[in-house]
Amino acid sequence: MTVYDELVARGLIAQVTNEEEIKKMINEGKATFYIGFDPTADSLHVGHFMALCLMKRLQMAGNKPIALLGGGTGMIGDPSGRTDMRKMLTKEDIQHNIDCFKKQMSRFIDFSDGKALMVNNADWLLDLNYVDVLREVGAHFSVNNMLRAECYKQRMEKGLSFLEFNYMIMQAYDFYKLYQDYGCNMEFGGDDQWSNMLAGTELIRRKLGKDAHAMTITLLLNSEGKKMGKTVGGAVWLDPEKTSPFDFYQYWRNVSDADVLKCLRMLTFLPLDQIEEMDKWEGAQLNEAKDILAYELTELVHGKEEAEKAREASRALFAGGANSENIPTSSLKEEDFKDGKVDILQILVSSGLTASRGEARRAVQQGGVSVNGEKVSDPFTAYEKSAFDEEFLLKKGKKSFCKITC
RNA sequence: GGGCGGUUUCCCGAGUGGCCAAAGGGGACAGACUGUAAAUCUGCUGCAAAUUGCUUCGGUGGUUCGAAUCCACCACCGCCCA
Repeated sequence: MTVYDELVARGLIAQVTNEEEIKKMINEGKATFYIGFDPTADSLHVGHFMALCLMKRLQMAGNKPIALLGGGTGMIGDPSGRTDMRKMLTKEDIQHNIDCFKKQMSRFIDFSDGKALMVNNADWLLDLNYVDVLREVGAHFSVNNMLRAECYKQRMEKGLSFLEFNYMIMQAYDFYKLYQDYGCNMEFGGDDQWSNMLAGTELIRRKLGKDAHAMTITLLLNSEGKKMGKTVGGAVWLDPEKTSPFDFYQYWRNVSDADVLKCLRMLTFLPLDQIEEMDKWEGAQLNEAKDILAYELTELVHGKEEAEKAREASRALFAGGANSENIPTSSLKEEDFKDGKVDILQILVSSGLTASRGEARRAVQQGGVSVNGEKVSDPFTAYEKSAFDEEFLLKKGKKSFCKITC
């Protein structure tokens, strides 16, 4: 099976400019392609992970990836598909985020010996002269067309600043620049980037009379149409400090039935025929597929050892396994104790299982809290320090666990 | 630059002087049912030393016994006119 066919079979391809051309190029390993990553946070997330996986697949097929860090575009902020303006980042934040991105990326992509490149568009965008850009680039854009672009649609109601309006032009300029300097003939990105990417191919055609291509990756949506990789608290991060391997594993272990197969296809490197086998599974057996999904992804992102630990911990908690050593742990501080005792509400707050004592009280009153398997129903329950010499496994609700030590 | 309208709790949105920690919906959380799924039903949803106190309705001042509600100024946003 060719790379392109595999990408199609996995459902990874959303839109392409010219299917025949692109198919040929990437199957023959002749593409030099780039994907842009704006440094909007200090860690990559699942969306980036998909892009990195795509880079890896294409790199394995002999194509040359360029990872573009948006040190310049990050100064503007992409309005695509957003209802509000992004928070403006300081230059320091952007630099910090870029450093974090670099570190994480090099774990997925082999940048040695020029097999892949990493560049930063700050290197060319920040020195541009306004009037020159207007004459050389601006002249090729029609505001009428830009305003019709899908990516601005939501913003036409709530307002779009001129700053953000220029994002598309900056991204188009990136492609143009990479085409000239590195022979980059293709751009990949999330499907929400389509308008911006087309702007790039247009610019190259108009300025140079050459064809360049663009292809978007399907956005990973769940069966309810929401972006996957998001939790209430924000994104599911790849940085273990921000999303622990256990939480990462649990996120994927908990996807709904309707989404498991899609995730397996789009996110893992498991052979397609193995995934098709799992597609026949039904009902409770799908739990097995979820376990495989969670394990595979945790291994890809955090390594085999962490994946094993996360799986161990999950089995200990949910399937009554014996080995409880890898369960998330939190230790109490001296100030949590009053008169040598600590009450159940304080433990819940201190361990981060609840946000406030009020929330903790509610959880207890509603029968959602237990210690070592025994339900705690009195919110005034308090414990001596010695209670933590033995194992103290706190559970809130069905899925939140924490081992408490002193 | 001028005119009009707006900014409410996680989100949407009601509230136009006391009965407002603030309707309703969504989401989140907890319970039942289950397969660590979905759907459904129930409870719950500012903080705390909790029949009370404290903080909150864009910001700052003011009027008032009392302000999310009235006034002044400021900030931000939308629409229309230039």
